[in-house]
Amino acid sequence: MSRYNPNEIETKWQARWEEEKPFAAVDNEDKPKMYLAEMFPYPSGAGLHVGHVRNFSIVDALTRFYMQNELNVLRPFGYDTFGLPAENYAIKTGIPPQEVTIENIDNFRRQAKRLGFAIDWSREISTSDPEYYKWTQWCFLQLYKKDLAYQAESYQWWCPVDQTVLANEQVENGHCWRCGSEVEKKKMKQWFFRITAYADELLDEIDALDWPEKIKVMQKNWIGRSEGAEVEFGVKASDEKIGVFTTRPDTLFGATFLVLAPEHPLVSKLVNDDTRRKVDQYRGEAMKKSEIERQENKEKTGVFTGSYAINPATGAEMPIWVADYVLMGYGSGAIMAVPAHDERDYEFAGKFELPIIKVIEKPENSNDDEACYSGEGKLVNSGVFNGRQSSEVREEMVAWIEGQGWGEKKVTYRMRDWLISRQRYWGAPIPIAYDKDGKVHAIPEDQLPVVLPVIDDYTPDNSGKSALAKHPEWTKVMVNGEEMTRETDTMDGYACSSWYLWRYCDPHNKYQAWDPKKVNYWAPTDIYCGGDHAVAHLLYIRFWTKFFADEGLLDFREPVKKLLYNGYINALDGKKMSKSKGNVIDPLDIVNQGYGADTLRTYELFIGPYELDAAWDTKAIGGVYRFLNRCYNLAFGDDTKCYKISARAVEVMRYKTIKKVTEDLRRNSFNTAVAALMEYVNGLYKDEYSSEDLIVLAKLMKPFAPHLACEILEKLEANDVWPEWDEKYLVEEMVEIVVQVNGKLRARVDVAAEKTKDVKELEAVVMADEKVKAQVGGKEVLKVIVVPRKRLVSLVVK
RNA sequence: GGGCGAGUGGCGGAAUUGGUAUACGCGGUGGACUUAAAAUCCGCUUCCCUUGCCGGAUUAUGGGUUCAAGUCCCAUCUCGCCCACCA
Repeated sequence: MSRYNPNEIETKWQARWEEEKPFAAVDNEDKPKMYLAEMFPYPSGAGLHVGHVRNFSIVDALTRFYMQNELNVLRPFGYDTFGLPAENYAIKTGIPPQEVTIENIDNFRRQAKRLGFAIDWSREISTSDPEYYKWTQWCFLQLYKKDLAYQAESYQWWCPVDQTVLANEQVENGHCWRCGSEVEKKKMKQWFFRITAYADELLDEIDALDWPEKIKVMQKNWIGRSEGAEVEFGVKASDEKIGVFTTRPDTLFGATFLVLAPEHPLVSKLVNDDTRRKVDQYRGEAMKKSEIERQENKEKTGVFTGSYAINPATGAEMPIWVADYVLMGYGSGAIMAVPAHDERDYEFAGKFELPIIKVIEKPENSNDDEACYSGEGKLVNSGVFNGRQSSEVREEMVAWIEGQGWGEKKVTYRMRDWLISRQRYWGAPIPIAYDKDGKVHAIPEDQLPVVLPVIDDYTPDNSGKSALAKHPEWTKVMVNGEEMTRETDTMDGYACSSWYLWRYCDPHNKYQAWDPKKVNYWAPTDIYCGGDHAVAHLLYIRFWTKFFADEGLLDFREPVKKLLYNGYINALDGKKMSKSKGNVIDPLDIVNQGYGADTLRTYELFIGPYELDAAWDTKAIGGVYRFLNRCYNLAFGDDTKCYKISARAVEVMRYKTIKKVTEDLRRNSFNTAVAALMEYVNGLYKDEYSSEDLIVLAKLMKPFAPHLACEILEKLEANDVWPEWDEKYLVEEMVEIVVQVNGKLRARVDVAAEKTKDVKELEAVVMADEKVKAQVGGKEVLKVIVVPRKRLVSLVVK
């Protein structure tokens, strides 16, 4: 008798798949299609980790399931290769990222193949390949042509030691988080994609998406639409006007002062000789703080400018203050303060003794704060609007404000335009050049790609430009017969991943980014699986879809039908796996220890619901190996145990298992599908099974353990077509009926199946049972509830 | 502070529409096989009382609806995630 040797079986089948290419997808075939993809990985030097394997195994199980269901399936694979690790490695070693990337890809590919994933390898792509980023640059130019890619000045945090831009989150107490040196604010001209042009559509279409609720909420929060009005306040003894955004125009009569953000450009015009010094000092301090710091300290601070505005509704004078609780980046950078109905304004008014006027009556049944009530209610002190309900009168008041010429209806968004400039070497160069007057010119499409040159030193300098700027031979370019200078910034890596799902459909097209006919056949992606990028990537890809649909190059407006957001795999102690903690599990180690790829993959699907984080358990993997070993032994062990015909109970179990595994795969419940297969195998060990049972077992386990499944199917000379079940085979001869008396389970009665169909007959059989009689004990039966479908009879006894 | 989600054995988890709570696996434990070990196979394994039966308790806590609640409703506690001075 042979022993289960996973590595022998797996290398045999992997060689065959390499040779026969059974996973190659056929474009435009007249068959229902299914397009599945995982979020493509960044190929790090460390190789695949167990998190990748979980992600890929989910997609693989579904890929094989739909292939066995005879759909036309596309499951491609690629690499998100631009990024900081390869560049930092290049700075340290001088080895070009191009070389390191190729090594890392080779390693990832080798590992993915060793795990036996059903990938169409002919469609492999890499974002740092000039053949790929040529078209990323082309996408940029399409956005540029439609004014959706534009340049703007913006303040960035700059570390003079690391010579790089820092994100707000990377500045602590005015110091660089890495080296501790004091950071500067640097005004830099940056490229942006105008994602806000699609803000409404991006928001409105979220509800209809078959995506996890958590992701949908995050995207909604991120876009952050608020509806309200922009109201202009005249400044006393001046021609200046101050525009403020408010979501509560109904509280206009209660606005008693204005507050401007420290960065607000009008502040310098509002100060006088008495207030200038104090205001300037306050502004200086506020500008030094990072936004994080400004938000951490919630104690209100501020200074009076010396000027007054006029409330147009009441004619009252409103002192104008400067305070850092008002943010320049939102709305107009100025607010009308309504201290009676806004907690922040209330706190500020209390601290600086500013007037508070109540304009909304708190309903009597409300438990909210009396002094500062931010809910809805009847208006008071509001002229003609007195007595009206605040929520109802809001739109009317906006119309009134518009009619008076004081302002207009306005919608604002929390989402900013997408800053895509990076002062880094290892990204797709922005395909732009500047003439001698500094005017912007697009690189003509026939001059793409703008190839990233291999250079000798990748270290950035303090010019705020990438290392490319130090290469005049590269930056010099002829555009339309004129000598120009190239843009030396590269694009955010998220630009490269914003269209790769379409490139997969037409990966080798030399003349187009994609052929719309091919993309419209495969896309939108039916199932997209990943465990990261809840907002950024998944929002950007939606933005580009809408844009290219408007361009007529796609005939759908949402890129992903169903999103599976899988959880992380943590170390045994529940902590994140990391090299520094030394708790990393290398998936290939598990394979090579003798467990094999089938065990690893099945284990990672059995570990728990796919959407939850899970803790790696080195011992539990042995249980999955034992399961596969039992499968092997059924097929390749003692043939005399395999009967011509299955026992009746086994046959019923076979169909039950087909139903359970099919339904579980349809609802992505991989862990329970594996459990059902384990139960089935345990059942086969205990009763008379036939080769039909083994064929069904192999077919059902193929999505999880494809190598062993193929080995078994080959021996039994069977195909892998997904088996079907018929409800009529699920009927057992005897049915156990559960009897509850006064809500407690008191008896189990075996009843012939045909007697359970009729409610009256079932009741009679159950009531005649000795044990039931004993439980009832001659007492009066008040009520009998018979639920044949649930195999249950519930008695209410006096 | 606001929003959302979760809480089930020693552990990971199952229970899909309100209908047998604890499937499946790990761990533990007893046995078979073996000179022995490993591997494999077969039991037992929520807790309490009990040799066993019978019985009782149990899905974070407290209440409620129902013939019936892990599941629905209310309150409380704990944890997780997201947002957060966004006007």
